[in-house]
Amino acid sequence: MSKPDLTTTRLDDAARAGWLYYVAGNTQDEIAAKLGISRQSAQRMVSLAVSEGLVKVRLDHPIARCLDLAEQLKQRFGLKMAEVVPTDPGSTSTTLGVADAAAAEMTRWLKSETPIVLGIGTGRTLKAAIELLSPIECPQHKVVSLTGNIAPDGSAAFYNVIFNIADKIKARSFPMPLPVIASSPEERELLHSQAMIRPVLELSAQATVAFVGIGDLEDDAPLFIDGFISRQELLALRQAGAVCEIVGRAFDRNGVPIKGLTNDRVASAHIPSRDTAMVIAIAKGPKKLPGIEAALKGSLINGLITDEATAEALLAS
Amino acid sequence: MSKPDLTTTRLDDAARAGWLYYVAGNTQDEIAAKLGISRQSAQRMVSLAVSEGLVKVRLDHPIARCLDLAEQLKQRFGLKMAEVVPTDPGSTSTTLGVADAAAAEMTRWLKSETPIVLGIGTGRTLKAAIELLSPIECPQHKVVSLTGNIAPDGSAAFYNVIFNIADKIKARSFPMPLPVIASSPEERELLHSQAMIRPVLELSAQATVAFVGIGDLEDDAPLFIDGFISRQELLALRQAGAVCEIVGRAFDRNGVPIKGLTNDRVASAHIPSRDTAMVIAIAKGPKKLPGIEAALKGSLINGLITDEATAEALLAS
DNA sequence: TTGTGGTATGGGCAAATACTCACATAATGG
DNA sequence: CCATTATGTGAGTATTTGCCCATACCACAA
Repeated sequence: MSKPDLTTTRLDDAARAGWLYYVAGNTQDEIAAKLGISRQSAQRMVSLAVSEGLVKVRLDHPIARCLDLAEQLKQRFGLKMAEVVPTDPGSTSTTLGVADAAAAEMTRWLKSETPIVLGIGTGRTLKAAIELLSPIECPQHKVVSLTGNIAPDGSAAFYNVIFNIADKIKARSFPMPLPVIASSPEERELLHSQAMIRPVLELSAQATVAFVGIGDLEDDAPLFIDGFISRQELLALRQAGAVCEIVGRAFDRNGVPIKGLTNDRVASAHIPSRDTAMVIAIAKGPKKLPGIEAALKGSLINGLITDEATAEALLAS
Repeated sequence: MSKPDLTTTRLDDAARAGWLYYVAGNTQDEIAAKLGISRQSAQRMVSLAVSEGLVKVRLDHPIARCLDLAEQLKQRFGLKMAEVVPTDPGSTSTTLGVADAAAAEMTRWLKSETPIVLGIGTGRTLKAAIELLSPIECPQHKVVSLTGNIAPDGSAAFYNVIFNIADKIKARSFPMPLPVIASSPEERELLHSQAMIRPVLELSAQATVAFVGIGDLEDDAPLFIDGFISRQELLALRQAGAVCEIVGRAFDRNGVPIKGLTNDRVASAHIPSRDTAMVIAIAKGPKKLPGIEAALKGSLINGLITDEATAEALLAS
């Protein structure tokens, strides 16, 4: 050994220390003794091995992949929160897994001691999530609906879940006794100016956290199936470039609201500001993919709960 | 939601905790907060993930000294493959390190698209290696046992690992439903001529690669400890110059098979030909030194996975 | 209903580890 | 030659972790 390359030998020592630590399971004291250096130096060697990337940790479990994807989603789309659940390849359910995850996430928020305002959108996924929610007493919180709860035939909109959740969590609830889509822009203004409604709208704007679904606008769009819009209106929206709707409001592929059409009559509250609130979308599946992409592009949301396959598709594009 | 498999969800949680700890670099406190459990539980989850083998650490650094030794081993003994792992001076484990390396080497072979026949010997080291093997789907390969899997008392031989590995890699497995050592040469012939056994023996001769352990013949020889041979037989073998055994067959210090004695009754397949197969021995430690030397001298193997100290000793002689 | 055995939980504490700082030494540059 | 700066070292300290133990919990049997 004439002139040993210092970097090499240093890394060699680091690798050796790392090996003794991680593979052989020695403590740093033991390593220090074996290599004839001080414990502090041993510690430095080990942490050098880590910081130089010599030590690779891999988890042999499907969950690890989900967590990886969640991290990537957060990075890529600037989300504050992301959760990816495993995809069950055999299932076509649009709620399996994500509903549980959403319920868990809600519970985390609800456990807070300090009062929060919880905004709630609508949809099948959200309904499934609420059903999975464990009852929890939280009278300190308020839960406010972001959408009207009156179906076109005057009945209660089935997928409006404000009452279900309020019941489960024993919190004060603020429903919106409105149709989801008014018959005209003027009617919407009239309704919104009502004394009963205004405070609800104001409250919704102050939401701490909101959970929303993302609806597709294909031929069996929930908005159409549930009778809130006509086939003509659906087609018109698509014509105008709409790919999804959130709380009834339609957006194009860049997450920009469609101008005119039904959007002029949507009686829902606006999605709370992403600056002041966590807006968490719950959506998975190929059908919702364009919608999720739009929501991400337009920064309509800053949280997402989805599944593995969908996360992969989002990251692939 | 029927009744979810508890073990699965527990491992899921463990994997999640392990991921947060090792990949995301959270402290146990942070994990506890995120998962909504106590720190102690988080700690338990993490250590469960470790003990269940979910967490794999790999050191991505060729320690110069080990590489050097490996190269020398290859040169000196005409090996096609050699791997040297660092030695932990304080540890007496005979598997530490080499088992990891063996698992990695197996994985390299198993990743092959073209079907291979993988021969598997027996022993503690091999068992440890298989346990560290990450599950990998390779239905294209076949894995064949080189030794019988029936212990003298009729139970399954504990260190016969054919089932373990077949399970991990989802490949077709060919066990040998035989005692390791027959009661007489005649019985061996009889067994070997059975319709069930012959194809397995033939397959083992076609192995692409075989992993074998090397057993010493000291007073606590594995062959004796596990009850395959009596003390008298052990002593007789030593008397005849035997220094080691591979798949149950005893060899002298030059790697020449012992004539007669238990060797006449060993029901194992022969070690595959070094001309057509890679035969990789996994062995380290002073006790195995004469055995490894014998295997090298007799060209019984053309691959070796060992540790630094053993490699040095081999090269010193 | 009560008891009982096995299992999970959380508190507390000692050990192990990470971090900070002051200092020594060596290389660099004027 | 000295000053300056980078680099490594050891000591002290705060944080983190591993483990034991008492307790709570649960299922099941009497």
